[in-house]
Amino acid sequence: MPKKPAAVLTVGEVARRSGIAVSTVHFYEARGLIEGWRTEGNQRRYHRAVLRRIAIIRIAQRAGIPLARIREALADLPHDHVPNARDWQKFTDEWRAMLDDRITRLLQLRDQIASCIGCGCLSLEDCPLRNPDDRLGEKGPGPRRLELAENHHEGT
Amino acid sequence: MPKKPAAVLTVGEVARRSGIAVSTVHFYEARGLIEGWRTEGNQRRYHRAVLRRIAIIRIAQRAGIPLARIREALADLPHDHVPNARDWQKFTDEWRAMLDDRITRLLQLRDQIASCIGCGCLSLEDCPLRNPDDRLGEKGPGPRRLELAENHHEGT
DNA sequence: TGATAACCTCGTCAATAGTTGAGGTTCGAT
DNA sequence: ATCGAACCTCAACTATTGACGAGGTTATCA
Repeated sequence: MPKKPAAVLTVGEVARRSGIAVSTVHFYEARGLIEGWRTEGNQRRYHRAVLRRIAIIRIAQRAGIPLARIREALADLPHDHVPNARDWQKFTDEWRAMLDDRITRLLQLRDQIASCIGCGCLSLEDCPLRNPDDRLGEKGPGPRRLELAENHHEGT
Repeated sequence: MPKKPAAVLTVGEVARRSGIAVSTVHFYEARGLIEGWRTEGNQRRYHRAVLRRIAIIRIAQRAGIPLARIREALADLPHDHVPNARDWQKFTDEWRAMLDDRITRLLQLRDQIASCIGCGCLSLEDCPLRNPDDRLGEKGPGPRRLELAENHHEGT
């Protein structure tokens, strides 16, 4: 193969090698998920480490994590070089915690539904699944308290 | 209590009792998630069974399931009366399958990440997490194959 | 030195899940 | 009968996550 894998990538190369569209590369950069520099002629250039970042981003998205939060998590990973073991460790720790959290909540949901089948919860009057919202509802109009329980991220 | 729980509800009552905004009730109706009838004067009326539907909708959303799919699942539940045991059973079976599916995929993801920490996958050349996308990317541009693996719902 | 492939910005569009507001109608209580 | 609360429709706007095209510039190959 004449083409040696370049350490510096153009947008097009990033797109091709990461499997995302060029527009998406732009988009991710605009959102601060990835970062590179520009040539004299204003064209984007990226360190190959960006490929890993993008891989991580896609993984995270598969888990349903919004870009904004992915960005926060990625803040620990360097843009300009392939992460070393420590970078990576720190990152994955947080990451796994996020996933665990999601999984836990999903499991709860599933098990609660299961118990609802068994408990004849058709009356729905004291169903553990329904109540969190209903209590709120009964209490009056008030501001919409969306159950975004997942937004409980304070700094580390 | 002077107010007996009405069997027929106005939008406002639905909103108050279910904890969602009136505009959201409208929205759900427009999307076919709930259903009612109109008075002479064109105002919405709902059977109280709608409260259960809405409760279910919110539960499903907590699990990250898009409204379109919730609607499909809810198609098995009657709009006009509180579901009986059979309705409910049928529904929850499908439901649980969906949740299980999501949980499974999330677990896979988590475990793969864990294994990546251990396996020194920093080289990232054969990381099981990265490859699905990368293989695609390497093969050429082609149409964007978004990994919405969750869209694999054919009819029952 | 061109040609043309790849790149640039910026604006628009799509789908999801709603919220808000304008302008007008109906309901229910007095 | 009248008043105000609740309701109606419709359009526009929010945010997220991008895709896509127009019009113009840069890089690279021969």
